[in-house]
Amino acid sequence: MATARTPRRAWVEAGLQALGVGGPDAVRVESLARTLGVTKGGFYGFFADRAALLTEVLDLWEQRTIADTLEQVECEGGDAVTRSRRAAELTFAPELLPVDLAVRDWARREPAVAERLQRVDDQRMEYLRSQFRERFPDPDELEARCLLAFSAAIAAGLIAVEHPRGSRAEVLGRATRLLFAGPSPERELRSPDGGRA
Amino acid sequence: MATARTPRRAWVEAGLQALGVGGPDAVRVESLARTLGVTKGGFYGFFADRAALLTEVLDLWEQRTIADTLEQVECEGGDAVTRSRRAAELTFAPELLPVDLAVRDWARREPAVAERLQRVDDQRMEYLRSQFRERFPDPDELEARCLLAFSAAIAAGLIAVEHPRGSRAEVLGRATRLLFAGPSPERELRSPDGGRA
DNA sequence: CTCCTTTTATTCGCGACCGTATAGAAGGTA
DNA sequence: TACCTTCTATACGGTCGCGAATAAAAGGAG
Repeated sequence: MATARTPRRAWVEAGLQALGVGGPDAVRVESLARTLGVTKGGFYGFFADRAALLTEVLDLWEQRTIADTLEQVECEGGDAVTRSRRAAELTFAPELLPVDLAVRDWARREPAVAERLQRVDDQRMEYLRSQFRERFPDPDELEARCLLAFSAAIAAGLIAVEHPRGSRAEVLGRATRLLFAGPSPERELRSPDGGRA
Repeated sequence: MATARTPRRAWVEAGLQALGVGGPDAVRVESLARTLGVTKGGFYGFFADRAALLTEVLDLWEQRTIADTLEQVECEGGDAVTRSRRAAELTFAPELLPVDLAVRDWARREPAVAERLQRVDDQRMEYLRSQFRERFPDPDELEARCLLAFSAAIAAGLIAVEHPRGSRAEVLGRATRLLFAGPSPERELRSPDGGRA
């Protein structure tokens, strides 16, 4: 049996990459083949068609963004704040954030994608709620604060504004303190990536 | 001189519409022609190429989302809170919000679009700051609150979560009260150390 | 009505991409 | 070595969109 020179996994990985860079329209079979240094010959041995690849790309994203992240976080341990902070770091890592945004835009036109995104977002929000339920016992207030935090994490990569004082990371730090300030001072929800000017 | 049956403006309007529905990739000359009920014959009399159309579509969006909105708001008058509310209503109206999100996604890959977006966002944020500068004199706190509000407005259309209690609108209402607690501030959002410097 | 400009329909060549088919090369296994 | 499975290159027909060229049609100006 000959070893897989360009295994199924390689196509899915490349697809995920392309999705983050250029959105679903950039996930082209021939384009991925060029990236992988081969022609599309072998692709149709693994996948029925391009749609099947996109489905598996979303599968990989869903697994990586939820299961892998939570497993990693639980494995590392720490208190509630540390864990939620680490979870945010992982799910919005520079390599995964573009994919997240692409999926989010994609979900606006594809109901099947929207359904997946809702599954993912529901789990993320529930994790966030669970972290701050003790600190904010009123469920309405908890929900509002968590939604604001989630919104800020997502919109951070989408908003392009100059801040009169300090960097984006500093403003986000103050915003997080505003949202989750409690008896014990805490750190930022989202790691300063410094990606935006 | 014959009257324009499918005037230049019609192409740009249709392009803006298509941009909101399907992103920049959906702004196709032949597709717009079908929408307008004509063939693409006349298009190249108005525009050098598809890129020229996209530029003008962005021009229209920029003008409509900033100049037209602010003019309308100032015309209607009202106090600061009323005006900022109205401004948000107008800029994120159901017809303009999809365009906004599409532009935001587009800006991630096209530097020229990113530059425009920054111009627009800067003006929106500055308007928001101006509305709440009196209420929150500390510029750092003001910036954090405005960024959170802006993020929530944008991310609202991108986040797909089930809220355990109440609708999205209700949660957003509570979030807004949390951020800009006004006349009925029984649970005002506090800075970590009260007044803070 | 006749001229003249604008808009329109039609057609063409070009390139990108999809999905299929087929033959050949690579690399283990007997 | 011969064999066989897996991957690969190549070619094909099909669709879609761009951008250019051409000629017909529409409607105001003289």
